[in-house]
Amino acid sequence: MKPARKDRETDAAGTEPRTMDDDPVVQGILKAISQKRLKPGTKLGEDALAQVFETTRIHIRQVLAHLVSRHIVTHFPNRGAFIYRPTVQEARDIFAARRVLETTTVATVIDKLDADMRRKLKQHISRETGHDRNDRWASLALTADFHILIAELAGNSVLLDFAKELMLRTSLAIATFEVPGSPDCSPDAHPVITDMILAGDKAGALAAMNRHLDEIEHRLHLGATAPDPDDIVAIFQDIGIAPARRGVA
Amino acid sequence: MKPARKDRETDAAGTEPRTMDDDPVVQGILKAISQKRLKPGTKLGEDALAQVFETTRIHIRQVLAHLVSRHIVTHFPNRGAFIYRPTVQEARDIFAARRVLETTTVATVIDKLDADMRRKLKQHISRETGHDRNDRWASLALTADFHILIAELAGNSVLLDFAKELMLRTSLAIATFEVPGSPDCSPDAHPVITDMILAGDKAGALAAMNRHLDEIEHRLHLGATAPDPDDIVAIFQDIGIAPARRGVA
DNA sequence: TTGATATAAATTGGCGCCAATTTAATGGTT
DNA sequence: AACCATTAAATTGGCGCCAATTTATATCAA
Repeated sequence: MKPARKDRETDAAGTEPRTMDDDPVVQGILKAISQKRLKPGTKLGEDALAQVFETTRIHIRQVLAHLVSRHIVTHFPNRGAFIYRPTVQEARDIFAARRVLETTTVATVIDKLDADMRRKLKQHISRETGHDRNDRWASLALTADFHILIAELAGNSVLLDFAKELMLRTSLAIATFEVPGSPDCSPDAHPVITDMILAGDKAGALAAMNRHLDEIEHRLHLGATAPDPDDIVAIFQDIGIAPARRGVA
Repeated sequence: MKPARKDRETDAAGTEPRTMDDDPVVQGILKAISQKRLKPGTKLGEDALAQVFETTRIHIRQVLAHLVSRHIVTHFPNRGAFIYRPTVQEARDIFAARRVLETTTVATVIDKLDADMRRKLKQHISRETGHDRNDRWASLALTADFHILIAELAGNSVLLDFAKELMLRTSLAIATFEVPGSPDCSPDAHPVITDMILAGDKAGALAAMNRHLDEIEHRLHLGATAPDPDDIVAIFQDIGIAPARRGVA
């Protein structure tokens, strides 16, 4: 009698499973989002992307479907895919979720801190402080990497995935609600948190991380006003110009 | 001059965005997984699914791609899609993540408890205790709904999404590592937690939730042994039958 | 000019076909 | 009888084509 293969995959004989996360097109789009080159509301045309990345339209289609599943892109039937624009409530939820996850990862890192983790933390901070300050795009990528690194060091693959998704969605929230021209976060927040982690000061590190997230969130326009960038009335109201009546110069 | 539409979607004129989560095929597969009718490792053939759900193969393909993005299904090139089988480490990470998220949601629910939330909690418990005990499949779906309900009541859409994903992945972890025939969790765990929530006993509720999750996790075979169901040697070793040498009856 | 209407262009959605690969079946060999 | 090579069947992967819908352009009336 034969071993009876049933409905299961064979014993690791075939090729490895394929994820969409290591796809160059996906990485390219995600990197562009985290660097705020791609802003919420931007249309992602299939032909355009296929031409830019030099692939087929079917490949682009799969990539967009994946990004829709990851809440990075919205899909309107017969109209196409657009970079997702979070709502005000969703932006608040994202930051609340980050507070939960990142305080946990920070605490975990402090608990199981070893020489290798110390080295990686110091190495990242040196890169973050020592890089070219004028290169705004590299700068944005590095600040996101700090939070990702902490999640990596915590050693929980599930929480790491969540952290990565939250960092992306934070980028979308910032790009949607930021007041134009303000920096994303103070330049010394990450070194402060890192020092407290390295010192084993758990309470201090947690407080610093919470303050850091509060600071980022409070820099945004999360009032009750509609955040639609196409709403020019709200835009000029923000600057202090009330809508004039008909016929008035 | 024209309003210059630029690269943004129009002002809510078109159709609503389309998510994959309300797709009947997706819901059907997820429900089958949470009820443990679909076990990890099962092959999801495209033609087979298309015939079962009476749709096209392209639709099934999109559904499978979505489930791959959600870590519910693995995709082997040229071989097809299979229900994902978590590793031992991943199962532990899932439970650790659940402890983080669910203690948070429980605490939040207690903080903002109102009459409507009390009613929904009581209603669920009455359904969970009063349903037909022999209907094992309805039972499994209800126990998952309890944790989802708490996440809903917490009011954070992001954490709710995470909770839903974790419940699915927990089902996969249980189906992969459970000792066959044991119940998923003790029948009075949810009423106990609910009572403490309704009483406003935050410390007690958190402790009870942690104990509940510990209980579920410790019911699993998360030792160092390889969990491959196709490894019949390990299976019989678990029962106490050592592999015989060649030629022995 | 402003607004609405009709026509044309562009984009997405979906179906069918066929190549590439894997899996099952067949037959021969030790 | 077990094992290996070969052949046949089945399944997935991908490309092209065309219908459906949306978006842009042109035309005309107020």
